[in-house]
Amino acid sequence: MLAIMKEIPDRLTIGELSARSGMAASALRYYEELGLISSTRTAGGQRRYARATLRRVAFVRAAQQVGLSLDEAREAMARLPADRAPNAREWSRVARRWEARVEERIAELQRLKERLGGCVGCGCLSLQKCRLYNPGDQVAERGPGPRHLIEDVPLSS
Amino acid sequence: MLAIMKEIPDRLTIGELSARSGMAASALRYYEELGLISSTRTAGGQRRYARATLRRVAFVRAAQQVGLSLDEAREAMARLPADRAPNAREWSRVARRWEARVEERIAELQRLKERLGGCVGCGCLSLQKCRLYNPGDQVAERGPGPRHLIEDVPLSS
DNA sequence: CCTTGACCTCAAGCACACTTGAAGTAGCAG
DNA sequence: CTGCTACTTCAAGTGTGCTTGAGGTCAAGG
Repeated sequence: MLAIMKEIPDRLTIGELSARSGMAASALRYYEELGLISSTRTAGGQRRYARATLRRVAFVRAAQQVGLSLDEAREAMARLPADRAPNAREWSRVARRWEARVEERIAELQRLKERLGGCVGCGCLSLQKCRLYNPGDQVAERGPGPRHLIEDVPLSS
Repeated sequence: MLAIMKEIPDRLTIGELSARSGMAASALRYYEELGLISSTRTAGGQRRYARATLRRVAFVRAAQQVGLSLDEAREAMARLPADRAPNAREWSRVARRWEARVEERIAELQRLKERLGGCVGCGCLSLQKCRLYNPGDQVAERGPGPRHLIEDVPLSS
């Protein structure tokens, strides 16, 4: 189990990287074109990726989940070594920026969740009167309904 | 303050809706084309929106944040009345589906956050040995670094 | 009434993130 | 050495979510 693992080769073909990362080969070529990942070439011109590339691809996927563009992901990764795993110092520099972003996004969603569930959750079914979600009572609309759950964010800045 | 509020008219022009929703007028026309919102027309053919449309636009924005496409947003809103605020029953039906989605997304991000902060946060700087993030010790790569923070999700399904 | 700014339609364009297709080459198993 | 699959490049196409521009009309203040 230790000796004969001809899987996990040192340099991955694009097909192997694709299989292991879950990204289409075309997407990986695209990423390389954008400078998100890099490869060496064989004598015949085929790409070979360092295994660390797997981590970079995963990083990109994660970045996209947080709402970063590929360009922003590239910027973030510029601080990480391309060909080896990052050390603690390198990693924490990058991770800290990320955490802020992730937390921001989590907070955003939690606010949304509150607005969604609030009135229904608070059990007040005569929704017009709910001070919690009708602050200042400045709702001028007829008809029942949890007006302030989703509505009219001023955006006055 | 109650009498002379000629703001908050009953039917909004596209410009007013744009200003109050923060969406460009072109985007609102696009939404209307897709059936996300609707309008009546003046004799001259200009759009006039019910104020409830403001809520629908906000709903769309929120939906996008959660990762829904405009098409999915339209589907979700199909269960809400187009021209008035939803009542509690109508609202809770829709909100419940949403909450699941939002929570799912929050959970996703929190998992990501843990993977990001984990090793750095746990204070273990000789990262090779960290059992927490190096489970089973099956890492075959040279060099230091928090390998399992971001790497090689098998995706074997 | 007249001007002016907000509105109208329709077609085209754009940015992002890829995918697809054509035509050809590399590399490995037998 | 053959044959087959995985690879190569380059150009063009796709889907989503809009924006822009041309050419024209509406509606409200002066």
